Amino acid sequence: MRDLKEQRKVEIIESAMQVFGEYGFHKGKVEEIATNAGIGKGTVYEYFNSKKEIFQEMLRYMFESYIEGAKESTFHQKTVRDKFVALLDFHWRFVNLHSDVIEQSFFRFENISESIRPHIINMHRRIFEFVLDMVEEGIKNGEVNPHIDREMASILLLSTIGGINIKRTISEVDSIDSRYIIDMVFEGIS
Amino acid sequence: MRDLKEQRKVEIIESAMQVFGEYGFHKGKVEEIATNAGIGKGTVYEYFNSKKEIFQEMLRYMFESYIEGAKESTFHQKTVRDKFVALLDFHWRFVNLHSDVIEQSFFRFENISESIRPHIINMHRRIFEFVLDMVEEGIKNGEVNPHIDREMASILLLSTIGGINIKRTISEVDSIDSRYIIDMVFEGIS
Amino acid sequence: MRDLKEQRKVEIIESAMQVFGEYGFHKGKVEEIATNAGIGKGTVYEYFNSKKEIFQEMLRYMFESYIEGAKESTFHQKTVRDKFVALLDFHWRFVNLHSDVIEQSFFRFENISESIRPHIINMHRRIFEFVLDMVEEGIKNGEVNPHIDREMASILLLSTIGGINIKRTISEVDSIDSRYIIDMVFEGIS
Amino acid sequence: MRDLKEQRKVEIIESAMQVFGEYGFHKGKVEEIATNAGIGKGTVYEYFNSKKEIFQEMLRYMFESYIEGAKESTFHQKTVRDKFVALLDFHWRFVNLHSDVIEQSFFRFENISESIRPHIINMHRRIFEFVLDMVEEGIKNGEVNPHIDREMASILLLSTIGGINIKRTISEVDSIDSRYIIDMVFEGIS
DNA sequence: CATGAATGAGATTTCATTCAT
DNA sequence: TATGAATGAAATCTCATTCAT
Repeated sequence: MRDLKEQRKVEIIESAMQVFGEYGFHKGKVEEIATNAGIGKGTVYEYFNSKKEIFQEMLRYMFESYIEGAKESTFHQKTVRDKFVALLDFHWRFVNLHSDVIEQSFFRFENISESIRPHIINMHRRIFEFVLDMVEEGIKNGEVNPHIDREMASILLLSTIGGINIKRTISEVDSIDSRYIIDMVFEGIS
Repeated sequence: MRDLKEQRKVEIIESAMQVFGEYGFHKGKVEEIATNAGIGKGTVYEYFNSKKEIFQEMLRYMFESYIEGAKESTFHQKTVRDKFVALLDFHWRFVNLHSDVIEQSFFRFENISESIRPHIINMHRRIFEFVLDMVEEGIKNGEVNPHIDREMASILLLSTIGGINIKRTISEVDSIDSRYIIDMVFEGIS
Repeated sequence: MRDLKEQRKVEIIESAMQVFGEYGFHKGKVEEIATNAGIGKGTVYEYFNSKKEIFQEMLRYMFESYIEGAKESTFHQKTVRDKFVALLDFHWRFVNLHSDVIEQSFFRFENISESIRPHIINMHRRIFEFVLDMVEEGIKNGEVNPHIDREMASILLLSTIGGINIKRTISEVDSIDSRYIIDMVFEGIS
Repeated sequence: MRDLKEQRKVEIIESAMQVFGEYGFHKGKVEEIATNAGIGKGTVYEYFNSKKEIFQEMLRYMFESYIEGAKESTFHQKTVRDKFVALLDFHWRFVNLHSDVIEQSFFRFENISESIRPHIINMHRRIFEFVLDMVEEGIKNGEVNPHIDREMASILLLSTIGGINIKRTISEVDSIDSRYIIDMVFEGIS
């Protein structure tokens, strides 16, 4: 029973990903989310209290699967540098898979409502900490310069991840050379 | 007369920056833009044909002033590295000044309407080319490794700029050490 | 269900007949149509896509019932002359019943929208053909002069129908002598 | 001075005929009437108190020229039958010349406002009386059957005039055989 | 006299949410 | 539990009219 409810919620969230992905939060209609999930409009409200809540939970759902995927993709790599390359590759795949929703909402703070912001910030922070951990591992490893400001370095690496979006925007490409980018960050461009 | 009309348009745009900044495109009301500009609702429509058009022109206005400010801030710097530091500083100041609007719309592609996207992409491209030019200058200078992929390097630098937002999100700070960041990019973190 | 929806549409159309009848298309408000039908404003839009569509369907509805009534009223008459008298009588009754809407829109081409015109023209044509058929029957019958131009005669008879409106305008009367008019048309006024 | 004012009013009215002709009363904009007349929007209000008044005066203006033209066209004809033929011809020309405005407003009672109705009715009545006079002349002449109800006959003849519009609607023609129609009315169709 | 910038009442339409079935 | 018909607040945009210049 509990599981049935949970299962149904996931179905709605996955439908919401498509709808919000295509139209964004404001233009994505609850009715379409329902139809798209194969249920009636009213039924959606048996599982969520409002459109905003659907959106919020959808975001949480995606973040969880992002964090999970990120951890998984880096887990098997030996060096920290390899881990970052793997992270970038994963990010690239994730972004391509969910490009629409992401473009609409995942990595930004649309003022959909003040109440959603803290959640997003919190999740961003978790990703940041994940990167920070890797940097610290690199310092212990000797892969990363120990004199460097760990937070600053993490931000630089996170930026790199964001840079992928720039790449996608500026030139329509279908793959990235993650290793090249990470190498630049490690060796410097000078 | 031409000037008066132009002046009034700017007033409305500046009011729009505040309103869209606070509420975003969808929740920002035309009536409030008007009131906020000290004029009547109908008057706004004497200068712009639609809410979308106000938004579009506001974006253009901001981008122009961004590009202009970016050029100005880098102009007097001797080395390319200094230019980038200056650019980061400028970006930081700009973002702080207009943080609201930017968060709402400046650096992202809300699906406000398909028709606005190309404009934004185009402006992003202009910024990219501005950075690319600096990278090339750095290569000629000897400041940047000539064997490096110029486009990749530019993206990395642009990413860095974007990274400032991460910094702002993760920890509430009121200044950044631009030089430190740029040094990291140039020297590498390893 | 299908029937319920259909029934509700008819209710709205009948409400629209009253509202458009009283105020015409432009001044007739959707909200009033709704209130007048005992439903909410939004509900109307569950059944029709726009005010224009309500109007269009209302016209179609009236035309159909007009044509139907016209056929019915003439059906039992033996001679063509009697048929025309019956048609005039029916027309008079119909016009009195729906005088407001008719005056507003039924027999004219207000430039409500170019898209409605062809519909109206088409329906006028159907009425014309109905009259034309009767004229031809009269020719076969010997009631109508076989040397006469059938189309012209039909137009003259149709005109007569329109003439009823003149009668209503010029002098406030509550009945017409259809037979007298038709006799005039058949025998001539000289 | 008086004349100048009068002259200017006529200019505005003629501009209004074009604008209302193209768009109808509700969609015809005062600003366009002004521009079309080569003057400023505000200036229109120096000559007319409201849009409605412009429309009203435009109607009066057209009716006057209609009545005048009708009288003129029939004046030189000897027989009453010829007079009617001439009247029909004139009507056809007038309608073709001003078809747009007429279709929009001249021969109907759009409920633009209750206050305009009586004017239109009154003008219709004048036309009716003009026809009635001709019928009486015909009776004196011996051209029209003296036993006939004069009012009824007038209405029939007026109807005929209206019938021209039917002709225009049903088949796109660019001339009418007025004599044929009038002959039908005089001789009967049986 | 002439103007046109400014105004705001008012109308259409959308869509999240409710609730009777 | 599931539904979808009904709702009405709320937002955009139009345009006749005013009035300071």
